[in-house]
Order: sequence, then C-alpha cells, then structure tokens
Amino acid sequence: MVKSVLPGKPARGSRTGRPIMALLDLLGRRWTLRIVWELREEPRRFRELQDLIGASPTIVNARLAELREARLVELDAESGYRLTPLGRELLRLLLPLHHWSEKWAKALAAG
Amino acid sequence: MVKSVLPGKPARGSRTGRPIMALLDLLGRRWTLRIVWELREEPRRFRELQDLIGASPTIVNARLAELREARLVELDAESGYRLTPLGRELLRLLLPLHHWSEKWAKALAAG
DNA sequence: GTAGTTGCTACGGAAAGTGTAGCACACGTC
DNA sequence: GACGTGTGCTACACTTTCCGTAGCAACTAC
Repeated sequence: MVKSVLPGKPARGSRTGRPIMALLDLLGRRWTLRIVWELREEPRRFRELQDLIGASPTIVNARLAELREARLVELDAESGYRLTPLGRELLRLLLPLHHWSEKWAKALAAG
Repeated sequence: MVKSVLPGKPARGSRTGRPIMALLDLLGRRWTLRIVWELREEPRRFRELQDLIGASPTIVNARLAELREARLVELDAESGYRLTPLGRELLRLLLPLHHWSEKWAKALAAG
C-alpha cells in the first residue's frame, strides 16, 4: 500500500494540496533526496541503489514507488532506474546544493 | 539527546563524512525542509511554527535543535526562530523549487 | 538443472513521529 | 501577593515508519 504524495492531494500535515507542500513532503521523506542524488549520473539497478545508500529494500522500494508515481523516476528494463525528464529538471535545481554544502562545511569547521 | 548531522561526521547510512551526504541526510528528515521553508519570510515563534506545519512539539523541537546545530537556524529572543545568514543562503537555493513545483503539478495533471 | 541476476515482499524488532498534557520561567496587571 | 498570558520545551503512551534478514518468482546463460 503506497501513500500518494502528489500535488492536488493534501501533503502530510499540510491539508492544502499546494504543489510546493507536496514536493517538500515528498523530498522530506527518508532516502528520497538521496535516491534522486544517486541517479544523477547514470541509471542504477535496484540492488545497486540499495547498496549505494545503505537502506533496506523495503524502504528503497517504497521510495522508488513514490518517485515513480510522481514521475520523477522510471524503470528502464535495459539499464535500470533512472530520472525522467521531469526528474532531471528537479535534479538541476538540486545540484547547487553540492557546491554549497562544501561551503557550509567550511563555515562550520571554521567555528 | 540530539543526533548530530554535521559534515565531517558520517551521515546516516553513508559512512563518509562528505558534506553533501550530511546535507541530504539533514534535509531528508521529516519536517526539516518544511521548517526552513516556513522561515523564509519572517521569524516564527515555536508554537507558531508548530501550528504552521502541524507537527508535534517533540519533533519540531528536535528538528530545530538539529538546524541550530547546523547553524542554519537561530533563536532570537525578540522575534523568534529565524534563518541565519547560512540558512538564508540555503533557502536561496531552495526557492526555485516553488516555481518548479507548479510546473511539476501541471505536468502530472496533464496526465 | 542450476547458478546468477532481476525486482520485490514478509516479518519481527527497533527507531522515529504523534497527540495531549503540562512544566518552568518571564512578563504585565490588578 | 495572586492571577492570567506567552515563552521554549519536556513526558509519556500510542502509532507509524524503518531496519535487517530471509526469501520468492521470473528471466538469462550455460
């Protein structure tokens, strides 16, 4: 049983169906951001993905189901799980986080 | 007892201390993204924040503690919880999600 | 047939989140 | 003094989510 996290349907704890809330809810679930991140370069097989992030198959499958329902990820029989065009658009917005996280780490290290 | 999510210390399920992993781990916790989002315009009081997102005080407090430890959020006695300069930088990277989420919603609605 | 890979599920125990109540402290007001 | 109000935060029992391990069914290769 997969709980829907699509815009139009109220997001967890928001009651409104505003897309941004649905998106924050979706991305705020454990491993979701990480899965999108690990698919940034090449398609990954189910087990490969599972090993990369180190989560249980149960939850990897649940997150993948949500991401597929949200049309951010799709399963290609030949290559494995990969980002859809929509998913790649989202990834493009998330990529700056990589560089910023380095800056953030330095700021924290500097005390 | 607050679990640390700082870069340098290994993120949940990552083993490496890479900043991006720490960041994805931090933001991937329930309500974290949402809290940052709700602080985008003005400082919020503890209860105000709690009502806005509709989560239990326990978890709001836990997330705020993590965000404060990560120096993204701070508590100002006069005005309430607000983003730090570092937090505002992060928010700037997240803001494009708002517009994109609308596009995403339309794409899904279009079938 | 049997060994490997695929995506995925079952299940018991551990961890995280929920909902309600309430504490301790400060402030203002009578 | 005793009250009410707002502050951040905690306690506790209940529920949901997640983890770790095992394993299934289908397909491919040999």
